[in-house]
Amino acid sequence: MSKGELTHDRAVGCALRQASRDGLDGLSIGALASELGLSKSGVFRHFGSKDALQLQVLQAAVERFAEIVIRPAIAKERGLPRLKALVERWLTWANDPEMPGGCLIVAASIELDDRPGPQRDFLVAAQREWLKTLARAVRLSIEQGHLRADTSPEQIAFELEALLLGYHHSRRLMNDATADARVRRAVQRVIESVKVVDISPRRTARARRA
Amino acid sequence: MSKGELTHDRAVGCALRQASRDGLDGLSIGALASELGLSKSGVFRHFGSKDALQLQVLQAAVERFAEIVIRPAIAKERGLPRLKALVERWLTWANDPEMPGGCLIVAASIELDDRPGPQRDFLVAAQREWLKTLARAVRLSIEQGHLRADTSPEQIAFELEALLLGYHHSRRLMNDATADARVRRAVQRVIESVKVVDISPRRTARARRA
DNA sequence: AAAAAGCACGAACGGTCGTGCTTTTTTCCC
DNA sequence: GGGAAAAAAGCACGACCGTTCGTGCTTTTT
Repeated sequence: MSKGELTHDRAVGCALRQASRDGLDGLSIGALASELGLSKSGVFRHFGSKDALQLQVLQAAVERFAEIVIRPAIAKERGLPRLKALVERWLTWANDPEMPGGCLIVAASIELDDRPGPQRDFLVAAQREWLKTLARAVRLSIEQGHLRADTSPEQIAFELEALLLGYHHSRRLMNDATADARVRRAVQRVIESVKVVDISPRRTARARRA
Repeated sequence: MSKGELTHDRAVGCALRQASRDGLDGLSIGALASELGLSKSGVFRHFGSKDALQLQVLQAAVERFAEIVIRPAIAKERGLPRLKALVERWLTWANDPEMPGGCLIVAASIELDDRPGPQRDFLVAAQREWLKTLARAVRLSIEQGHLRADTSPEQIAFELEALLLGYHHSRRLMNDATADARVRRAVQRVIESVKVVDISPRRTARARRA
């Protein structure tokens, strides 16, 4: 990897940290340069425009999200374990030290929600993908017999996503130490409410299917 | 009301609209002035500093929130009707034409979540008050016999707030037309899960207590 | 009618912003 | 090790930022 690419990546990482604190709009090439120990134009050259910088930072965040949240969860067995892992990984993601100002994707969602452009388009696409991933995990949980067949995967995905946003809000703004317990209990309740009804509690759903 | 106060209020209202789109940081005295048809210094004089402007805009938003969401809901009879009204009013609040860029409080929550200062302090206090209001409505629902006695008001408040955030996210960023139905169904499920168990469905909880 | 207060204006300040140039330094390959 | 290519620096630009100041005009108070 050439030195240019190396600096580039270092710049993106630094920008990600900065954007997590001050938002995508708060990103400033000057501040970024001084933190990198480079000149403003030196940094500028790597991106060509501020829009491009923002977009690349967003892309980096989404890639990191896939790596930290999705990949480890996908490794779990399909069904409830994977679904729960997705949630659990998201919670650790929200405390990623690489994003000291909180989840950039959440922040960008608010910033871009009424500002058209490529940044927004990319974010919406990524978010749609994430919701699909959640819904898919729910669907697989149904197929595995963990959840009731009349469950709406999209509805559950919506509710889980909402709880994650609530967690982020409660944890970051309100500094609520109980947020972790709260969100886990809430997720538990959501899942519980669509679990297969089991008349004889001794036999698990899996055992019954066997 | 003097001419000064009148202009002041007009400026705050305009700033609120602007901040709802571009965030508290996106507020610019220059842009505000040109939209008001005033000079920059003329607008500045009304606030004395940008910090003061931001704070006053936040206060205005919170006051409007109380007027649009809380007051009408409080008018409802205590118990489930009031609780549901709080949620329902919040949904209309999120579509308030006075805030075309979405709920300013939500936006500010993300912006200020890691930036200490009077703006953040005020926001946190207001948010705490709102959560208390929600929790209080749950507690009253318990006392009215609508909800189970072992229900945690704070937990339910957390979950409802999360769903409202999820609604905002889904509605604004994702442009999801089904968000309204989704959030209502989710709220319904949360409430249902803590409703008093009623063995004989013919007799309501209220009738049983009588 | 005179004095004071309130209100808004226009100009200008020092800064920072993003963005183009040209020039110098560094890196890499033959 | 020398020379092309890449990377960073240097410099300047126009625009906008929040803020200050001096100056009028208008309304209220004395």
